[in-house]
Amino acid sequence: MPRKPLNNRRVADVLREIGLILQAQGIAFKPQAYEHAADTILALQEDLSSLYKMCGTRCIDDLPGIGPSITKKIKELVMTGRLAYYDNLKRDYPMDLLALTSIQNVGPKTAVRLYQALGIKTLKDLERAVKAKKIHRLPGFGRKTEDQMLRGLGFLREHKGRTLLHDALPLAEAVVERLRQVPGVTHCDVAGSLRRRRETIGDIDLLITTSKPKLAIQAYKTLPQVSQVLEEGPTYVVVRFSFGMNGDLRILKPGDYGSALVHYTGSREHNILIRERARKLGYKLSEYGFFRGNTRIACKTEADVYKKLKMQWIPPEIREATDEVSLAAAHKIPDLIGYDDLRGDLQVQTDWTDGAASIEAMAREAKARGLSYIAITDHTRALAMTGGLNEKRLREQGREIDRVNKKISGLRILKGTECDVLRDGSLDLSDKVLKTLDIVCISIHNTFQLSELEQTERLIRAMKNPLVNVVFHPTGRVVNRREPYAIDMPRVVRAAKEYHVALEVNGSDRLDLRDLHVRMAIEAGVKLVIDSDAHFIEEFGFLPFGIATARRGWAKKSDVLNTLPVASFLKAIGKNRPVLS
DNA sequence: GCCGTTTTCGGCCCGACTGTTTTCAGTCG
Repeated sequence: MPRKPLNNRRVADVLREIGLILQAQGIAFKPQAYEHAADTILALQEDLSSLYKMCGTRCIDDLPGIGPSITKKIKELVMTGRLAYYDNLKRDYPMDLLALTSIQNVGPKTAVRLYQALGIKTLKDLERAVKAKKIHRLPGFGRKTEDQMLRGLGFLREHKGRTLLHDALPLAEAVVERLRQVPGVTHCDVAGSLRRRRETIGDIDLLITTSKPKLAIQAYKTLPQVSQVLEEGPTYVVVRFSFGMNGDLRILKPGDYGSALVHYTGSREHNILIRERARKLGYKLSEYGFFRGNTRIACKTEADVYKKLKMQWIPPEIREATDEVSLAAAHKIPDLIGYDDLRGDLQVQTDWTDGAASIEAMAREAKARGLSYIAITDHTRALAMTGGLNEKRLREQGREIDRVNKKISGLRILKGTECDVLRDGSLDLSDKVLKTLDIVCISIHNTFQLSELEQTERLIRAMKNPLVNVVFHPTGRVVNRREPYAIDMPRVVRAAKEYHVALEVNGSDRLDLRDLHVRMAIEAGVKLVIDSDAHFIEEFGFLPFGIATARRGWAKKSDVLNTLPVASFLKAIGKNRPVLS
C-alpha cells in the first residue's frame, strides 16, 4: 500500500483511515486531527507532490490543521508512495474502513467487530454476510441493524463514483480559467452534467476552440491539478485530476462549437428530444455538427442551434427532458432566477454555536460579497453538540447583533434562529423568545427514523406555529451521504402554502430542497428562500449552488423571497409580528 | 495531533437516539 497513484485524494484517504483506526482503538482527539487534515488536503487545489517539490515541507506545515507530525507523514507518502505508520496499523486492521463506515450507522468500532467475528473486510464481504443473514446472529446486533445495513448498501451502490457538485465545480472553473489564458484559445467551457449543475458529477467535460491545438493540449496535460494522462489523441485528452476525477478535453472547430456545446452538455434525453425536432425541421443534429442533408451548417453558438430549431435558448440547468423542449418551442421558458439576484442570506451560523467566525466577521464577508442583509441563525439547545443557544444566550446574542449593526453600514443583520423541531413537533424555544426575533427558521436534526406519517405530522405541527417563517433543509438529506428522512413532501408543500411558511433551498452539500421539490413547491405557489448555511466565511460561496438547484427546479426571481430588499423581505415573511426596519 | 488576543500546555462539541440490551455501546449531528 498504496499501489494506486498517489494523488491528493489518496493521501487524504490514508489520513482519514488512520483517524478511523485510532477511533476504533478508542483514542481521543487524535482521530479528529487526522480527519481535519484529510479535509484540508481534499480542499487543496494544487497537487500535493507539486507543492512539495516547489517548497518542501514548509508549504504543507502551513496548511490549516496540519502540524509537524502529519507533515512528516505526508512527506513520506509523497516521497516513497508508502507510509510505515499506516502499513503497521493496517496489519491489525486490514479491512476497508473507509468503505465500510460510509454506510450509515456503521462506524469504525462496528466495522472492526464485523471483521473479528466474520472476517468482513470489504463491502462485498458485508453484502454477502447481510444476504446470508449472518449479521443478526452476532451478539449486540439484531434484525433491524441487518436491515439498516442492507439499505445502506443499496444507497451506496446508487451513488458510487459520483463527485459532489461543490467539489467538482471549483476545480473545473480553475482549469477553464487557466486554459482561457493559453495563446490561441478562443473558447473554453465546461459542458456535461457539471454545466447543468447536477448535484453529483461523473467526469468533467471541457470543450475548447483554438488555433494552436498542440499548445492547448500541452497546457492541459501539465496543469498543476492533473496527476495522470490517461488517453490522448490529436483533438482530445483524458486526464486524471489529483482530486480524483477524470477530465475530458475536446478541441473543436469554431463552426461546430455551438452544436458541440449542446451535444456535450446533454442531458442525453434532452438531446434525443431536440434531435427529433431537428429531424422534423429537415435538419440533422449530432455530436459531429448541424447538417441539412450532407451540408454542414455552421453554428458558432448554442443560440444559433436553438434558433435554427425555432426554439428559445434553454438554460443548461433545465435540459433534463421534462417539458423544456415543448415549452421552448412555444417560447414559454420563464426567466429563471439569476446568479446575481440574491440580496440576503438567511442561514448563517457563527461561533456562538458551531460556526467558525464571529457575527461581525460573517457580516463583513457577506457585505464584501455584495449581500445587503443576513440572518444569524445559530442552533438551539436541543442540538447540544453545537452548544445550541438557550433563551438567555439568544437574548445576549441579540445584543451583540445590535452592537454590530451599529458598527457596520450597508448591511442589515437580522436576528434569527435555526430552532430545533423536537420529536413531538413542538419547538425548542418558547414563543415568548421567538417573538423577539426578526425571522424564525426551524429544522429537524434528530429522530430521523420516524415513519413518514409521524415525521410529516411532526414537521407540519411545527409549521403551524404562526411565528415560524421558514423550514430549513426540509428533507434532511445530504447529497451522497445521507438519505432524506421519510416525509410526505406534497403534504409539506401544501402545509407551507396554507400556513404561509417559506421552504429553504440549502446551498451546502445538502442541496435541500432538491430540484424536483423546488418545482413542486413553485407550482403550488409556495415561496422559497435560498441560503448558504455558511459556518465559515468561505461558505457564502455555497449560495450559487443553491441558486443552481433553484434554477434546476425552474425557480424565477419572484419565487425567491431573499431576492427582495430587506424591508420588502420582512414584510413578505411577516405574519403576526410587527414589521421592523 | 493540532492549536494559540483564554498560547507552548491544556484544551479539544457532548447529549440524544437507536438497537440492543436489562444498563449501555456506538453513531450521529
